[in-house]
Amino acid sequence: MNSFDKLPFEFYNRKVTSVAKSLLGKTFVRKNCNEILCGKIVEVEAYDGKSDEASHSYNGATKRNQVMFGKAGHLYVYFTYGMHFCANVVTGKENYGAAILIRAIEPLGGIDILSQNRFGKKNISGKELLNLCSGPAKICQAFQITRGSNGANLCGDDIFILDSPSVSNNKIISTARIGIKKSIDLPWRYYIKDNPYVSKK
DNA sequence: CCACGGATTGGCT
DNA sequence: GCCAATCCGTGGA
Repeated sequence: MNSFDKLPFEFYNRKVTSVAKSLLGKTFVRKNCNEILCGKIVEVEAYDGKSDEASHSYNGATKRNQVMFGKAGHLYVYFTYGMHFCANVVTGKENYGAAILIRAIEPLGGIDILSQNRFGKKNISGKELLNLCSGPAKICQAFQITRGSNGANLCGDDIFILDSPSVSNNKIISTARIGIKKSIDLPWRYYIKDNPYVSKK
């Protein structure tokens, strides 16, 4: 696999924590209305189908979470807190129910449009740039990912992830996940050390 | 800097 | 009816 090729199905069809760590540094891309929006994935969280009470899939498939039980390499988008969307990458075997929440992205391309979507203006300050995609719902707002993207195939042409140089293990920080109340002991949040675009130290 | 609470829909018990 | 894999503004130290 060459750098900057689209990540194939086999990349996603592995254990969720392995995929989560190897997603760091990869390039998330959205093609939309002839515009290309992209950025580097700098923070993720793994949610496992088994023995992870915090996972949406823990209690089995429902109408809402069915994409998590589908094939790996698809996007699971959910709506929460009455106003936010969050995007996840489905991993592992079909019917298993694992996914990775994309928590932070370092903006690289289409920054004017990302800014317009998030802040309603093109010219933003350095502080606003750091705040552009530093959170799962911020990413969805900037990249305009809503329920219409739920179930999107990441091996397709709309939303996909490009292979990019891997992040070495000594640059990957592992911590407890954020904003959950169950299984808070699992250290399945991963982010790139010293990257200023992560949501929280 | 930190802590807290409000916004606001929909999924599931 | 309860409360959520969040974000933002406010108010105090």
